Amino acid sequence: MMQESGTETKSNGSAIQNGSSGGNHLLECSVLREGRSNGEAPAVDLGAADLAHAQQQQALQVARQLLLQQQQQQQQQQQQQQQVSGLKSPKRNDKQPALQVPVSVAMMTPQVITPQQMQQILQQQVLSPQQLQVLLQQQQALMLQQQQLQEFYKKQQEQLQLQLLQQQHAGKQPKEQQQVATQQLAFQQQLLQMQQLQQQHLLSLQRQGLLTIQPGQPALPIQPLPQGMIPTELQQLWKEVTSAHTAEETAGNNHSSLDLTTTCVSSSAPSKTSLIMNPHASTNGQLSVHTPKRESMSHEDHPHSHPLYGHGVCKWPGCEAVCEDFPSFLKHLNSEHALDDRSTAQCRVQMQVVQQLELQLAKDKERLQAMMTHLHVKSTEPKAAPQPLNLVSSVTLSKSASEASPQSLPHTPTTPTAPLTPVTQGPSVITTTSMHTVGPIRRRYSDKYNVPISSADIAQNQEFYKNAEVRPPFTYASLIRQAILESPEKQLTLNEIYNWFTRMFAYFRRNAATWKNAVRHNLSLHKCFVRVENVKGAVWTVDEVEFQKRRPQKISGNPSLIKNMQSSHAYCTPLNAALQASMAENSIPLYTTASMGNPTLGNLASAIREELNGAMEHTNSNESDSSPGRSPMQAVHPVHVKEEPLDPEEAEGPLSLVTTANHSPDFDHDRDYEDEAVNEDIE
DNA sequence: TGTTGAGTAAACAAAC
DNA sequence: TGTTTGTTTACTCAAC
Repeated sequence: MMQESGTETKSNGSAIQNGSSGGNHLLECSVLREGRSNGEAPAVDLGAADLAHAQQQQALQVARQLLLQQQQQQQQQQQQQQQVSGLKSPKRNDKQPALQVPVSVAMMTPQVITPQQMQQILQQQVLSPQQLQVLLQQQQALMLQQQQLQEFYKKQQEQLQLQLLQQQHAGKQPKEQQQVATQQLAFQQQLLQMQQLQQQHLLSLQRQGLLTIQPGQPALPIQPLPQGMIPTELQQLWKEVTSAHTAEETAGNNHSSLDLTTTCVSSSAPSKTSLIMNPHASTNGQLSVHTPKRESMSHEDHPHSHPLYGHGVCKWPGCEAVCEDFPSFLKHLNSEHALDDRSTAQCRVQMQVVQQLELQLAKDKERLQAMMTHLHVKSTEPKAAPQPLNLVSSVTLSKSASEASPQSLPHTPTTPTAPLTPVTQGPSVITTTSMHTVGPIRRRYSDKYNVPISSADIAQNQEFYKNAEVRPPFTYASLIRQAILESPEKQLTLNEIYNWFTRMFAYFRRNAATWKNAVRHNLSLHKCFVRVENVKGAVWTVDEVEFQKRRPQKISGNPSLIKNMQSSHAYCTPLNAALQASMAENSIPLYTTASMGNPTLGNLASAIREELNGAMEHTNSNESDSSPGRSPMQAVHPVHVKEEPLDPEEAEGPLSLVTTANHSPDFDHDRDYEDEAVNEDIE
């Protein structure tokens, strides 16, 4: 038997993964998937609103992909027509040939959504007009920048060629040649910065699910925009910049935001530039932390401090001209960086950078505030006092009470009275530092019912439990059941269950004797786990009816939730609206996670919902025991009511296997329902 | 305070 | 013989 189970373990090990990875055909959230692909926790903290936004953006992404496909088809048709008519040129040159745009510029051609496409998407009502307007503005700003940069580069190229011609004819002093070369180098650097900015913007779009850049995907055509800037606009911009400069000169230490970024951008190293332009880049592990503190300090210390001058070098983006003293720098500034197209474009870029930085700063400030609020509340909470930071609560896969219904008590992350991760009880707190030293940890399921968490937490949980040795806040029975239900055939050997535990939870990679014993103990103890002998040996299945019959824990801590759940169930509607909303809200982020390659959480979600249903059944049974054998699943899914015997005794014993088999499509139905919930939410 | 669910530990037997 | 699997019992803890 052991040998058989051993071989079975290997085969089923892959089967599990296959089954878990191929179960969901959902919209791919490139945003989160990208964060996952790097194996790091996403830095973007998505709240419920963000997720809703991301879901809408998913829809936008789909719509855009459709448009892209249409465009590609149209292009192919055009190519075919050209081939037929003999008009086909040797190479299609979609780029502007007159510009002779180098690769760097060509690369930064924004693969953006054109206003027309935006309008089409808007007509399809997949995105709110406000969101589209914001997006449109972003796109236009990007395209404007790109256009200006291209034009600027073109000018510079012409100038360079002119100068080279003059040099060839008349001969030039090496100094001027050097200056021209330096200027060109500065341009290239500026272009690099611009390119990185645009890439960062594209990346952010990708993260938002608004843009998918597929290999070989042709860039969308750029809509022609007004060339250059309006003179008044230029003057205004120049006023802004110069006023800032004069203010700096007079005030000395007065740092503006421009100052900060200027110091950063002044570096010619593209990596540094990309750092400041890409606040999310750290999540991809691309960049290291670089702070402009040193340069800012020098700026403060210098008697003739100027944000554009430091260490005898002009810090105008891409310049780095050596100025021996401050007057010569001022001279250089007035001569080389006067009001022209180039300076204006650079200022535009800088403004963009500043805006992004400020946005990021505001976001981080908000996050910090929430963290501090959360920690402060926790430190003042009596029950939490002896415990360190509650890692479990913040990542608990819970049936979010507040998400269960809009009638529930609202929880505002930044509200001191309602922290993001309210601590319900001390012993449930497990930290990576404490869990190895503390003894047996007793928890109650009620943890899961009154811990409101954000959907983003759920999305992060799987990776969290995989990597952090934190005990999952679920009973062994729930986990075993989950392991079994995740298997393609809804049955697992004991060894496979072990493997699932160790694979899914880092916590179970140690103290194997303890938890394995507990697993075996639970398998034997609970009637919901049915041992079935087959040709392979003994496998374990789940008797859903028995599982639902388990007496659930009462819900504690949130009377409104209980009330809501009771009322929602009391209506006896198969798909109660509140429950439906709850499930939809729970399932959507989970499936977002599943689309990232973690379908397990989707199943976990279903399991959790079922436990929630069990709780509901319990609360309802307190009111009326009219249908003791009717599982909440049956209440939720009308199909179940028709097909399943109401008498639980009929489902016990050997028949339970059949029951389990009948249940498995129901879980699929459950998933389908979640898909519907996704679609509904998107709509 | 009693009940109950859950976790842990341990003993034991059977199968491999 | 050692390991794995499965069952059972006892105990503790926490929530109700």
